[in-house]
Amino acid sequence: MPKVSIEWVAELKRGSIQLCLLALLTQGSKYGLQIINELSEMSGGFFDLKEGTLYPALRRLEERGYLKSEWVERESGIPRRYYRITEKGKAVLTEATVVWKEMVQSAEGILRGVKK
Amino acid sequence: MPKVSIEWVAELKRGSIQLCLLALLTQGSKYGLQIINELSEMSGGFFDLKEGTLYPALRRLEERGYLKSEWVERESGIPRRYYRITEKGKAVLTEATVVWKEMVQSAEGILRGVKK
DNA sequence: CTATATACATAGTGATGCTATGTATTGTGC
DNA sequence: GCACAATACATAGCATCACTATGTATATAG
Repeated sequence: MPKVSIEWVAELKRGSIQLCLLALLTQGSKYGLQIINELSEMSGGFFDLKEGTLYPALRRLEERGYLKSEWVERESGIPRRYYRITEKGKAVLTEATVVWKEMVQSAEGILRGVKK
Repeated sequence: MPKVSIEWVAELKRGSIQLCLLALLTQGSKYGLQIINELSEMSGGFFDLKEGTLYPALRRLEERGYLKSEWVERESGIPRRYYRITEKGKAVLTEATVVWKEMVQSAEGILRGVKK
């Protein structure tokens, strides 16, 4: 059994990460490293985002008006930037979820036809 | 109900297309436009590849040794280039399918937690 | 002989996940 | 107190890949 290792794992995640970020933030406002940890936990380590992936993604989502962020000072510790989803973000999440399910169904239909 | 339209549909498909191409070609060797038509049919129009998407994708898969292609002359009509999956391609398909399912499960777990 | 369909091909663009690195503050062990 | 790690956010640069647009060639229909 040859070990092959696909090169395009990163490509498989593309787009889904934005979907997961919006979905996670419907649970309440969260800050960067918290998002990384919770996504990793909830996915059994599959979505293990690096800061270089997360922060640009959050920026994009905020630029599009899907998120709002604000700095929160603390008694002790470095200030944190909290992100929360907007109404527009919720609408887009609903829409994107539909498209995502279409994609999954389509791909599963094709994978079902695989001949060994 | 505001109409929003997500921008990143193309990103959602990324990676999945390569998976679907390999999966489809386990059914036998096929040529370009045939692949486009069959994928579109099997996915209810979701995977509606343009030539500019398909041919580079096939090239990449062939460069990596997952496909082999050959020209087939015909009695009448333009010659066609047929693609078939290699043993290496089948191994990668198996591996990629596992990763793909991990991704779907992970994302679904996160989507399940969505609060309206 | 023009128009349309078939068939493959590539150049260029844009989106985005990843690696690597940077900055600043806070907390901890000695 | 001082070095070192941990926390927290940030950005530059790269590679991948789906899409648009366009091009080439052959075949078929009227």
